[in-house]
Amino acid sequence: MRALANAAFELAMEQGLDGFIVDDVAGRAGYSRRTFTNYFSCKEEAVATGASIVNDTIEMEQMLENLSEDTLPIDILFQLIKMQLTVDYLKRMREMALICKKHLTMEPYFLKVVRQLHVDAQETLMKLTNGKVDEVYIQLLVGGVYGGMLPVIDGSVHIQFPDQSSSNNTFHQHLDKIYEYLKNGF
Amino acid sequence: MRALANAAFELAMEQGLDGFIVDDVAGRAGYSRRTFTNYFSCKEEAVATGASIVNDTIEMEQMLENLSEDTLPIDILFQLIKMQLTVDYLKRMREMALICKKHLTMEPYFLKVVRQLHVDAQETLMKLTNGKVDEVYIQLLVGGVYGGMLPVIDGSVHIQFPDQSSSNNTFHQHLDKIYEYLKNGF
DNA sequence: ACTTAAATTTGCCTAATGCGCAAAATTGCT
DNA sequence: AGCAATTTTGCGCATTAGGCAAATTTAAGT
Repeated sequence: MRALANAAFELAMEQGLDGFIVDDVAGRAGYSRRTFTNYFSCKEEAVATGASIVNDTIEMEQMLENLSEDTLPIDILFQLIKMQLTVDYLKRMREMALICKKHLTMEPYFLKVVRQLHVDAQETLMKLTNGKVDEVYIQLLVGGVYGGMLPVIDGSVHIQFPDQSSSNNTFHQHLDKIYEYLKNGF
Repeated sequence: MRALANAAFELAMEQGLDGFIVDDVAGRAGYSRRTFTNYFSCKEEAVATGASIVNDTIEMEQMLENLSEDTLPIDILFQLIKMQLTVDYLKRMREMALICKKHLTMEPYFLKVVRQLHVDAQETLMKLTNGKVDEVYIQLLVGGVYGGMLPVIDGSVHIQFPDQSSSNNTFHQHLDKIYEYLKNGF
């Protein structure tokens, strides 16, 4: 299934959404068309899935070790975000955003992927705070962060990606700005 | 086109997504199937569109009149929200959320409609503040509010809808809660 | 009212899609 | 190896997406 999604994403980047059909995806991944439809309802869904990465929950557990008892939810969240939205991930999202601009049918599936990020972060944060924090609080917090990240993800806010060597990167500056506003109120 | 969307939404409520085909939608709306595909890429998109309501920008102008110079963006936004998310609108969204639970293929199109609300509010707020406010600020603010509203919209948070007679309604209480958090920080 | 240009709708056609069903292949377990 | 559970596949068919050109409707000018 991962193979199918990857194949779809690659084909979309190489040929554009109209440049291939489901058979091509299945073929490249080494499966039959029927298997493709077992997992995806359309090309678009497969492409979007291919652009996203599954974050295993192991990272979450790694994080737990570094947490002191009184770390604020907002700080936990921002640590999470930084683990989740790696440079690689953002680049993939950008690729997808590009495809979206050309093919309107992609947009809903793009949104679905971003939404999944959102939901994952929310659930993880719930677990990490262990039910001690109001659920609405968490919903709002995560909603705010992802609402602010969306323009970054889809490229409508231009962000210089950090590479390992450069010390000043605007991506983290943007994150800091989000942090400030959410922390101190509007 | 509105007629097609409405027909699709009604059919989805009456028969469920699997209970009809595109021809039925076109037929009920009095158009041909070919015309349907001129406007929608699939049933789902039509249904989602039918569930949403176009807000003309007249309301925005109405609002402008009531605004004093120094009204805070967050207060403008909450007035906007209250105009946009009427009880009727929320009920339609709930209907759609219900359909979503049964038919996973609807979800991306549901998200698209909600996203549109989000974008509309953002653009309106930009106009109303007339470029005097940082764009990131607005993105975050609107993102926070809609992130917090999403669980309400899709019904995962149970909310008693206000009717005209009841004075205490939990929907507005929820809005107030969102307001507090965003205003005062996390 | 009449004419003409622009926009919308439609029919026709064909490649592509979605999915139920049952058979075949693969995997996992003992 | 033997057997159960899961995954993959082929077949078939109703449905769908969209290019193209004709037909119809709408809007505008005179």
